[in-house]
Amino acid sequence: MSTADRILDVAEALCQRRGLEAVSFRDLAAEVGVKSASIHYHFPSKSDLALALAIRYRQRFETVRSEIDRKEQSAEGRLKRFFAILADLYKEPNKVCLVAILAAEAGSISPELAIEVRKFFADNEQWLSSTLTLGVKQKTFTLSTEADCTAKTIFAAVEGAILASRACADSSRLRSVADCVLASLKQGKVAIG
Amino acid sequence: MSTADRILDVAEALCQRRGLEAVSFRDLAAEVGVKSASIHYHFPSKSDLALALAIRYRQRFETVRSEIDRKEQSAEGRLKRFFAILADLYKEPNKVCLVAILAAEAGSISPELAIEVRKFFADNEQWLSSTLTLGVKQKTFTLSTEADCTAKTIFAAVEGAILASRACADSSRLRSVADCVLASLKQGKVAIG
DNA sequence: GTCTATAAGATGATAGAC
DNA sequence: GTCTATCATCTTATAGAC
Repeated sequence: MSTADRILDVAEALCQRRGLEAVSFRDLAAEVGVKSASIHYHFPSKSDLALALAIRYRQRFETVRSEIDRKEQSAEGRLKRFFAILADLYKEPNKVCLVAILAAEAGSISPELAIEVRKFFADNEQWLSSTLTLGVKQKTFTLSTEADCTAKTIFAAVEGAILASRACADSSRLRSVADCVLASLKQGKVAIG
Repeated sequence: MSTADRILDVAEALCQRRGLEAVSFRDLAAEVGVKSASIHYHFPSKSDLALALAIRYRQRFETVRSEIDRKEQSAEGRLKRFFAILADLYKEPNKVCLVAILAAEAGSISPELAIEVRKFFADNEQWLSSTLTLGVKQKTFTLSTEADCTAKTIFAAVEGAILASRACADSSRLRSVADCVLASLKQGKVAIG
């Protein structure tokens, strides 16, 4: 494993725990086991580091969504799996979605980073929208508003729940959202089995 | 208007725009029109300032909710008004809910501040839960999960939407959430008029 | 690639005059 | 209450040896 990767791993963990602004090159270097000059060798400025962090995070979610689509054909199964993966990722209420952190600090980040954050939201919402539409086609979901609108709402609820989960030290929140959303999408349906 | 109040006003605006960590006593003092030593006179440490900010913000929301309950008797009307006030408060996609910011930086805030953040979530969620229950009683809402669970989901969606609103420079997100939530709560209902 | 050393500036905070 | 002056510390970042 390369030093650059180890730096990104530690930086991601620190950022998710404390926020980007609270991560210093000194702390980061100490935890990686190198000197801060070495961090600068791999990531010249803090903006470079933050951007690399955001890109990697977004791509990881892209992979997760692709895997879900490959393994699961039903829209309901896909949504359930998405929620389950997120719940597992944030089960320890000590860290928060990296992009939620960046979005909160969006007033003081670089333009390139802001684009990356925006893309993260757009990608996830588009996938959710497609999945909802598929669910309607498969006659398992009933939407109360158009798919795009519902998708935005669901993803907002997910991000908000991850944030609240740590703030309230209550790891059940993501499951609450998952339960509520799924029940709402299936409202009016009668169980077959 | 006292200096302390002016400091809080400016600090709140700066914090909502840039994040708490990115607000310095120097910038704050400059914008208020005093020297940083004066800020320290009113708020000895940065923790004191942050705590005062959070308490004031929470109390303001308390007042808003009380006003809504006083003016409006129907649960649906109350919920609509709540969403409308929030949408108006965050219509300029330049600022974010103060508590969302604090929640994102929760890994590096004082214990007292963390309690305040937690209380903000709890208060709003409890009010939402009561309002949902009232709506069921008034036969205007149908819940797909129990009131507490739905309330947590709705508030998570609200906080997430405010965050996404700025990150995506898309002020329609809070309205999306409001539309989707209200439609979902009234699903299966037939309009009377 | 990693280190030592250091620059140049910002930060929270305090002492003491007015 | 507000100021000037100052402190110790931390910050990002760079130059140059190994």
